[in-house]
Amino acid sequence: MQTIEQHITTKGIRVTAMRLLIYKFLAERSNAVTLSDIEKAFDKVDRTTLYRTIKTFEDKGIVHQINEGSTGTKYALCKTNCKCELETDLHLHFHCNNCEETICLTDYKIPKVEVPDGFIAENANLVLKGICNKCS
Amino acid sequence: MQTIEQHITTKGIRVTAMRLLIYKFLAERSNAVTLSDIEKAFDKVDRTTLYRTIKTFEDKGIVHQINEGSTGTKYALCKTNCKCELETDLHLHFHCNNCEETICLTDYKIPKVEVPDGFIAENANLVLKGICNKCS
DNA sequence: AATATACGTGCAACAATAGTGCATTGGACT
DNA sequence: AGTCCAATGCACTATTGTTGCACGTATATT
Ligand SMILES: [Mn+2]
Ligand SMILES: [Mn+2]
Ligand SMILES: [Zn+2]
Ligand SMILES: [Zn+2]
Repeated sequence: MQTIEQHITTKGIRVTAMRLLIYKFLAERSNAVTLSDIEKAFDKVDRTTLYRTIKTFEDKGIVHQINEGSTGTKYALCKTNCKCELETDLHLHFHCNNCEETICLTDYKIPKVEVPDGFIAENANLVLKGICNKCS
Repeated sequence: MQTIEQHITTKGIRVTAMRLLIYKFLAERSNAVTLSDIEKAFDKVDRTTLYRTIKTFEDKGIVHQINEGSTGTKYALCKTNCKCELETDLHLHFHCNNCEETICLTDYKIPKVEVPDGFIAENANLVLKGICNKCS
């Protein structure tokens, strides 16, 4: 088990106070969050820094993004060892129409699907919508 | 085979010049489009009207929306007889990372997936990303 | 240790998208 | 023709995404 600092370092970026804060914020919750969610949590943080931090995290494979129709992209921490690869890492996301939370179902992988000739799929996003366990 | 006017009417909304125009625009292309795409196509149309027309279309099951990560929701016409239902109508969408087009793969249905106990899935969105047939 | 360099952060500004309120238009119906 | 309600257009606001630049701080070089 590696520390957060080690995890960030092995992904090839520097550890900063800001990055640790945002990382820990993401690690504390099991739901995907928007930039606004993070912004509201720390009122000292500048939106731009947040935006760029998340972008760096995404580029380096520390977080993955989820688009479920509401305005504003959501983000969640990747599991350790996640490479965001189609066959192995990509999992379902569930969006509750009642509480509006978006949950990573990391143990539920996206099934392999066929695509027409000539199409090459490299990535996939499967979002289910309905009622979550807490709201049902 | 019913006319566009009949189709709109049976969905429970009135036929107007604006709605016919937008419907035909969507019917002409096989790709999903953003509101901006439609706006650019007719320079006379007001954005608000467009926004509300698409929203009406969506509420009445005339179009479905696709979110693939780029800013701006995309929309595409539903097939006749589509009820946007999970088991029967929901199909894959393919987003090409090269040409940025988003294509309805209406013949490729979303496979049935398991969800954890307590979750109830009513709807699903599966977007594949990669290289389309024209770009490969 | 001192200096040079690269990187991260904050501020300001801008751009694109989403949404609301209200006055006006226009079609359906009597 | 007159009533009624839905559809449209205009003006404005809100939210999210994005860039440029200046400054400070960490890292590398000497
Ligand atoms: Mn996830
Ligand atoms: Mn479609
Ligand atoms: Zn819920
Ligand atoms: Zn393409």
